[in-house]
Formats: sequence, C-alpha cells, structure tokens
Amino acid sequence: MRIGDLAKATGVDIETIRYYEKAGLLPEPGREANGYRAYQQAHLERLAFIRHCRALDMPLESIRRLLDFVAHPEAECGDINRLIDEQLARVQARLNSLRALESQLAALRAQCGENHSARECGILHELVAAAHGEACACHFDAKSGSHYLLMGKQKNRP
Amino acid sequence: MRIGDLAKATGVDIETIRYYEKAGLLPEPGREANGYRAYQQAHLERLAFIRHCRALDMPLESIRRLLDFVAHPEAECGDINRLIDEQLARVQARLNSLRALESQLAALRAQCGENHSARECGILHELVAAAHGEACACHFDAKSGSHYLLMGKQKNRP
DNA sequence: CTTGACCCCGGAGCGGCTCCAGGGTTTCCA
DNA sequence: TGGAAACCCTGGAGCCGCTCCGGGGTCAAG
Ligand SMILES: [Zn+2]
Ligand SMILES: [Zn+2]
Ligand SMILES: [Zn+2]
Ligand SMILES: [Zn+2]
Repeated sequence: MRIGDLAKATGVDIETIRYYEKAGLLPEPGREANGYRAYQQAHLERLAFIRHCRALDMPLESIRRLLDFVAHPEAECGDINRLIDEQLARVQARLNSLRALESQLAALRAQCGENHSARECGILHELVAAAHGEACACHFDAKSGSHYLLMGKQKNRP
Repeated sequence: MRIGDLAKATGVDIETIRYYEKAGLLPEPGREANGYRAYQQAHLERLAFIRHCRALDMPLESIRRLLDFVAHPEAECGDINRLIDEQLARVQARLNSLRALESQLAALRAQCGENHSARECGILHELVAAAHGEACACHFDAKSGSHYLLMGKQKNRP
C-alpha cells in the first residue's frame, strides 16, 4: 500500500500521515525500490487507532502512551483510566468556560439592535465602558449580583 | 508607567504586552531616555479593552477590527454585530462538538472498572477493536442506532 | 515526448502566547 | 563604593497539530 492508498482508505491527509511518522506515532514503513513508502495492514490499523483517539481530541502525547500500552499489554491499566479521566476533565473544563462564554456573548450581542453608527453602538459602548472599569453586560454574574473581576491575575485562556 | 506597572495594573504578562505591540494591537508607547517603554492611561484602557475581548475568546484579528471602529466611530456598526455573531457561532459549534466528546469519553471510560492488566482493559479493547472497524461504545449514536462513520472524509478537529 | 498523477524531502506558517539567552539599567543595602 | 536584586531591552525559538509550499524524482498513458 502506498501512502495515497492509505490516505484514501482512512480519510487522513497524506501530509498528516507523514507528520505522524515524524512525530513517532506511526512506525516507519518499508520502502519500494523507488523510495516510496510501502505500508502493511498493521499500519492501517494503527493509523485508524490514532484517528479514533484524535476524534476524542486526545493530544498526541496521550496517544503515544496508549500505543505503549498496546505494545506492553502486561502493564497495569490504571494509567489508561487516568489518561481518559484527564481528557474528560479537560473537555469538561472547556465546556464550562464555553458555556459561560456563550451567555456572555449573547448578553453583549443584545446591546445592539438595528444598524446605526459605531458611535452609538451598544456593543462598542459596553466594550469601551468595561475597559474603563465599569460594569459590563457580558461579565455580570447574575448569581452573585456582582461584576466579574476581569483585572488582576487572569489566565490567558478564558 | 513602565511595562511592569502596566502588567501589574492589568494582570497581563509583560511578554504578552510586548506581543500585542508587535501584533499591532497596542500602539507603540514613548520611551524613557534609557529606552524603557513609557505608557499613558490610554494604553492601559486599550489593553483592558483587548483583554476584555480576549476574555470573550475573540481572535486578535477581530479585536483589531473592533479597535478600528473605536477609531472610526462614524462607520456603520453592522460589521460589529456580524463579528459578535460569528464569535457566538464559533463558540456554539465548539460547544456542540465538546458536548458530543464528553459523552463519548464517558462511554469509553465506563468500559473499565477496577485495575487489571492492559491486555484485559475494556478501554484499550474498545480502541483496538474500533481501529479494526468494529463498533465502539464511544462512537455509537443512540438516535440513529448506528455506528458513527469515523473513516472516510473527516475534518481533523473533532 | 509530453502530460498528469503520483511520490519524495525540508522548511515555513498558523494563533497566541511563553520562554530563553545575552545584554543593559536602576535601586537598595552594607 | 561595591555588589546583588530587580527591573528593562532585543531577537529568536518553542509549543500543538497540522497544512502548505517549493523544488525535485518516478512512472504510466496518449
Ligand atoms: Zn450596533
Ligand atoms: Zn464583559
Ligand atoms: Zn482498564
Ligand atoms: Zn469510538
């Protein structure tokens, strides 16, 4: 199987396949006389494994570790669970921040109805006022009744 | 105000401030005799504006466009709305895929209870079997009763 | 003999930082 | 007065997971 066949069989871009090889996820295949990569069935399965994990948004490093487990099936699987749990935690953390983001953006969006000049745009007003330290619609916490603290220590990811 | 003062006042890392300057988001400040950056109140407000937008996860390019509106308040604000709407759409799309991801990971996690060898680990079994083309717990769509098509054309982001 | 479909490689680019090396300046304290 | 600590400067590399590019080789069909 040449790289193009593997790409077609798995739906993975050729460049991505070569990238996985460079990254040490896909073992180096044999070569034809002309230097073309020659893949076996095992490569196809391994690539499918990788893509399945990527579809779960696992980082390549985690996939590397999972592949180690496939290669060493006598090891204890505790680390596998931890790995999935960590991934789940990442996803849930991101879900929480995106849910907050969604309502913040919706609140901001509600500040402007129809078309007018930017000078009178409720959205822009909000953003400028918030930069002055005033309360903003987007970062108002209904539960606590107070304005989120945007200044001060803050991570760069929302 | 020196860069460290600005950093302290806004909670933004010094390197990030310099990065925003390089990226054309923060105007170049004056300099002291020794070459140190000297910021004014206007810089602080502009940086706060940028961070507020970043807290809404807007890409720097969108923030640049918003800052253009601040500089040209006579323009029509339709593009501002569109910009927010696009951001909202991005967030909602990501939310949807993360929600799917969460249940997929949870289903996968449920395949392994207590500790055992990797060989007998339900999680690893699932992943390997799925790579063989068999159905997997994670990518089983309850609504359609069928297995997700993981092979074939697929975007690289989940 | 050319066209087109493949394949190879190394390197750059994306976003939004973050960190580093290698320097200069200022400030405080003994 | 000396020396350490705390600032500041610059340019460039590194992160992730690809994606694209340039410049070239290979091979069959028309
Ligand atoms: Zn408006
Ligand atoms: Zn806000
Ligand atoms: Zn297990
Ligand atoms: Zn699955």
